[in-house]
Amino acid sequence: VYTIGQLVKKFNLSRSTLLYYDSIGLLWASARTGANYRRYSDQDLKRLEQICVYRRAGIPLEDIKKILNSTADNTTTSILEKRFFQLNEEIQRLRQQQHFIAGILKNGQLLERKKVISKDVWIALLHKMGLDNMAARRWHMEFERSFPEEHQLFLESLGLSPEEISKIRGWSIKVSKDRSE
Amino acid sequence: VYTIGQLVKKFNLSRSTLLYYDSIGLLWASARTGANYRRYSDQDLKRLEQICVYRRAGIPLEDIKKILNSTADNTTTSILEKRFFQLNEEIQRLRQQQHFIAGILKNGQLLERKKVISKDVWIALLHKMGLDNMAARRWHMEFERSFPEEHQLFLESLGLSPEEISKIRGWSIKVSKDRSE
DNA sequence: TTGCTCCTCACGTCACGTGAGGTGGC
DNA sequence: TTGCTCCTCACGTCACGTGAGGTGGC
Repeated sequence: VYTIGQLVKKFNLSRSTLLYYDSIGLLWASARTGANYRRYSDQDLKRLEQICVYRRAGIPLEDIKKILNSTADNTTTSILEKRFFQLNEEIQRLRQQQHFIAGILKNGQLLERKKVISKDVWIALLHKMGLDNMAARRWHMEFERSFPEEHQLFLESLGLSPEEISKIRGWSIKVSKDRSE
Repeated sequence: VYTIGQLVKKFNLSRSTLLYYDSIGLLWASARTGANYRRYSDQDLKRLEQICVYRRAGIPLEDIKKILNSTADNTTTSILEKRFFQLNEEIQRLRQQQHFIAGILKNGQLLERKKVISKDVWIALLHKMGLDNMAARRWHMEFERSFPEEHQLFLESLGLSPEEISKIRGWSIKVSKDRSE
């Protein structure tokens, strides 16, 4: 049996998340102490585990409730399929947005004039966004995969030398090949 | 000069969207009639056009406001870059969710037992979600691209014949090749 | 007694959607 | 007069985050 604080640490959630789950009837402590403190049982913990699993798939809490409260297996299946399907639409939409932005950047602003943004500014920008090197690498990979030409122009606009550029594009392609195989 | 209703039709937005843009100071009618009706000028219309452009890229309204109110060009550029970057992270996240769901469906439920869901049920599900044939085709393409093996198993689970399956997988691959070239 | 954890409201977020209740224009 | 369009609040959405103000436990 656990306090709310212990559960929060175990699952790396915030306190208010658990309070919220309680308020919507998704997960509540099965008992309270004399001072009205929540006491979560092992069963409660298992339910929370389940909840986290489905959250990782981006299932809405209302649907998770349905899954956990139903015994029928095909409730789960159809909800997961629904989500899988939605994800495709979502990804499609985001890709279109990306494409659209690449279009604007290409024929209007960034890539026509040289050195609009310097390498230092760019790196600072990445750090301001809380990105580590791995994330930056992923970003280049993705840029290379989606818009190789723009990637080239972008790197030029940072004022990099041809050698540096081909180095970066080199591993961008290589790594993304590794991943798709 | 236009009424709010005319603008709504022209841009295929909802009335409440324009009211909301007014309330946050993003777009307001430059004049009112005697009866306090909004009168949008040609300038207002142009501003709305701009807004719609950036909305198509998924830029938050607060950032659009910054873009439209600033003269500096690199405000726009850096906001667009920021968004481009975010989109990558987002897409990454959604792909992981998809992968995760595919994992659950694969080794737990749908794909182990045969015919959990019938073809008719599946088609009905698609329609309930308001999908036309094009969207369904895109879905199969994406499924094929991301998880070809699961796609095969899924089609088997619908009870389709081997001929039908290879036909569907056939155009799934072909169309997605067309698009990536 | 001092921190620390816990409690319950209540309000904010983002981009609108959905009424309620009322008035002007053809 | 009848619809139609317009107006201004105000509350709901989704999954929490962030205090405010107060009490129990070691």
